[in-house]
Amino acid sequence: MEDRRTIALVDCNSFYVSCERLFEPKLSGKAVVVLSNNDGCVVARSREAKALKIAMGVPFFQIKDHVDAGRLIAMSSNYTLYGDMSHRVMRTLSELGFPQEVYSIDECFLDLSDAVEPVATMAEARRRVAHDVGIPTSIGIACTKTLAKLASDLAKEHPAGVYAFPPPGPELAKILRNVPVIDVWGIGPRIGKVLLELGVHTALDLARMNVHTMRERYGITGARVVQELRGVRCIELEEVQPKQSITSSRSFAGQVTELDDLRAAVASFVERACEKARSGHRAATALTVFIEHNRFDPRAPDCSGALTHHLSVPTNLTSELMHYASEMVRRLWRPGGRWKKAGVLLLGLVDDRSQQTSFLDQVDRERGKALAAAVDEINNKHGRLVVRCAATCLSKDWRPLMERCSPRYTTRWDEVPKIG
DNA sequence: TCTGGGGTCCTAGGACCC
DNA sequence: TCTGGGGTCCTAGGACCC
Repeated sequence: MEDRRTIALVDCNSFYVSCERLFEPKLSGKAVVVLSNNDGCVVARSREAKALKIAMGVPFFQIKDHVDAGRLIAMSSNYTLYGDMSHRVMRTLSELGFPQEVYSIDECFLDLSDAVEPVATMAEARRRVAHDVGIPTSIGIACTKTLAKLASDLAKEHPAGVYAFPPPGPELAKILRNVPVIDVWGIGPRIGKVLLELGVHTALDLARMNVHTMRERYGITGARVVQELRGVRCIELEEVQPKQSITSSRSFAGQVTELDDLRAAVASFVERACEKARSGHRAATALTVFIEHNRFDPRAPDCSGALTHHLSVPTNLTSELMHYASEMVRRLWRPGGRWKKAGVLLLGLVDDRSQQTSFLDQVDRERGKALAAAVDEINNKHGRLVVRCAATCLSKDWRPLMERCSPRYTTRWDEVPKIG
């Protein structure tokens, strides 16, 4: 009754470090970490660095001794490079012709249900990525995404780099008995702690938990994890989902206290976020601005805050959003505040069919005015007007009209009350 | 004094992921 | 002294409507 699928998870090994190694071969075989922005904390570790017991996310100053002693090499990050390399890996994998879900910068799922020999196919995929792009990978194969993810962890210990779980049954149970529950995809530190207290120590214990209990305690997500571990597919492969939100934020090197400094920072975030939105042909229907105090300093004054502004018309124009963001910062700011981080979120993203929006905005004001005049004329003649809300009508002068139409940039006929 | 039930939408916050 | 920057999904509760 169950239709069995075969899912693979392809995971790039120590991805950022592997990227750096491509351009600095002398880093091979060495303990290497890549640091976050401002060289704040560790975001990637080579196998050798993991052997030094360097945890993910530790602040740099805590591992500085290793670096000073020559045991460890720390690199600043280069996200443009990683993005580019990721693109190449994903493209190489897509050429195999299987449905693909790019899950993160260094991972993707492949639906191998139609593959005749999944393990051999993935061995070839792995060889190809290594040869064409130069990035080492680990590939896990199983019948659900959650199991495939676990299998890819185990694949790292296999010399072949590809590891397939047996179908659900005693043999799989034996393997899951050796996997700590905290290593299961979807079980974070919070839920993991509670599970341990309940005596649920391994992935097998979790798979044997009562689904209804999990549903009650941890909601639908908890129940899904249990089912997936049993081999019941609950999480589907999702091919290219358009983004639903875009964030741009940074921690400040020092503390920011002045309104103008805060404003300048937020302005740059708005600019970046808008660029991202435009390049993905997305437009926001809401804008959130947040500022945060130093959460690591218990004595720091709590001056964190966030405001959300809803837009009547979706936009990805820097100038427009900057206007709102600036006002929001002014409202969030208060004297005596010491801020450590700030950012903006573009929310409620919709498809931006008006790729010429910014063009129109800059050079087509005149045409907008002419259109508005034409509308006036028709209004005067007919009393009310039927307007085609096409993307070409998006000049600022048409905004009041657009507000009465569909909230999205859809092309449709709509009734609009008399303007002016 | 009695005081429905079902639906939607929105928001804030929590938990998780890489 | 120094502690990242993105994302997603789910839930609960309030407002509002009929």
